Amino acid sequence: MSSSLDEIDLRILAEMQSDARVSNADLARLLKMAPSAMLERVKKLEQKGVIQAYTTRINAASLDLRLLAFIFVKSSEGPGNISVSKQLSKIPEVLELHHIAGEDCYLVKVRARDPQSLAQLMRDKFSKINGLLSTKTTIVLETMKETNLLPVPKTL
Amino acid sequence: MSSSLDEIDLRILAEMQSDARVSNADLARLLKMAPSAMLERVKKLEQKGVIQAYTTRINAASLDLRLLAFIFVKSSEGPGNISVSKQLSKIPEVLELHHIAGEDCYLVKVRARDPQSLAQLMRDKFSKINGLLSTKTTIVLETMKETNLLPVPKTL
DNA sequence: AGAAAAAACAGAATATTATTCTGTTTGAAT
DNA sequence: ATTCAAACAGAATAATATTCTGTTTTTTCT
Repeated sequence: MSSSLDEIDLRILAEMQSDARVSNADLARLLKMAPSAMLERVKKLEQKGVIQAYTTRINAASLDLRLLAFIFVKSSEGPGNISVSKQLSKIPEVLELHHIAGEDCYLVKVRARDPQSLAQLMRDKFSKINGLLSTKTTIVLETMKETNLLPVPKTL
Repeated sequence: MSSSLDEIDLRILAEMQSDARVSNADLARLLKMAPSAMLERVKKLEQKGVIQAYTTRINAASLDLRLLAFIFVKSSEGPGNISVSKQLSKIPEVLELHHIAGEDCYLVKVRARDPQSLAQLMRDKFSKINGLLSTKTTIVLETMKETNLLPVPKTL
C-alpha cells in the first residue's frame, strides 16, 4: 500500500491548492481527461486524506483582526500530559499550536483585534489554564509572506 | 466609505471559510436568498479583497514534507531595507515570513522533507542571502492545531 | 508469462448549478 | 417627498456535476 501519488495527482493538487473553486470540467480539460475520471481522482484524494479541506482565505483586517502574535508557552506538564494543549487548542483565536523541541514549550500563533484584545485574551483564557507556567509573547510588526501553499513537486 | 460587512456577509464568510467549494445555490438556500443575489455578494467580497483566495489544504506528509520548523533570522539591515526579506519570501519552502518586534529579526515558518533537507535548504538558500547574520531554528515535534480559519463574529 | 481481479478511464444521460438579464424593492441622501 | 443607487428576486439558458455502463489499462497472483 504505497498510496503514493502519481504525476496526474500532483498536477491536480497543484491546481486545486491555488484555486479550490476550479470546476471539475475545467480541471478535466486542463489535464485532458474525462470529467468522470477527474471526479474519481479528486474523490479518492479526499478519501485518502491527501486533500484535507477546501478553505477560503479571508482578509484578517476586514474582520478587524489586525494583531498577529506568536506566544511561547511553558507548561508544567510531564510527557504524555496534554491537558494544557487541549485547552489552548479550543481557543478560536489560537490558529496554530505546536509542541516544539527544547523545553516543555508550545509555540502558539494567535490573532486578535489589537494589543488590548490580546491582553484580555491572555487574562481571560490563558491564565485560567492549569499547568500553564509562563508565556513569552512576540508581536508581529509586518507580515511579508503568509501562505499555506505547499511546494508541489513534479514527482514524488 | 465604511465598506463594512453586514451580518449576511459574515455568514457567507463563515460558511465559505470552512467550505470553499460550497455551491452558490446551496449558499443561497442556506441564507434564504436568490442565487443571483448571493452571487452578487460573493463577487463583491472578492472585489473588495475581503475574500483573498480559495485554497485547498493538502496533507503535508503526503507530499513528503514531514518537518516543520520556525526560524528566527537576524539581519544586518537597517530600517527600510528589505532585501533579506524579499529573498527569503521567494523560497517556496518558506510558508510564512514575519517581521517581529524586539530585534532586527524575522520569524520564518518553513516546511521540508526532514532535518537533512532543512539543513540543505539553509546551506543552499539561506546562507547565500547577503545581510543575513544568523539563524536560530526551532523544530516542531508535533502540531496540535493548524488552521487559517479566523473567528468570524456575528456582527462587526 | 498468463489469467484473473482491480483500478482507471471514457462517453453519454440527466439532475443540478452558474450566470446573465430584466425589472422590482429597499434604503439612503437630498 | 423624490431621486438615485444598491440589493434583490425570478426566469431563462449555458455550463457543470454526478451517475451509470462498458471498456481499457494496470496490478496481482499463480
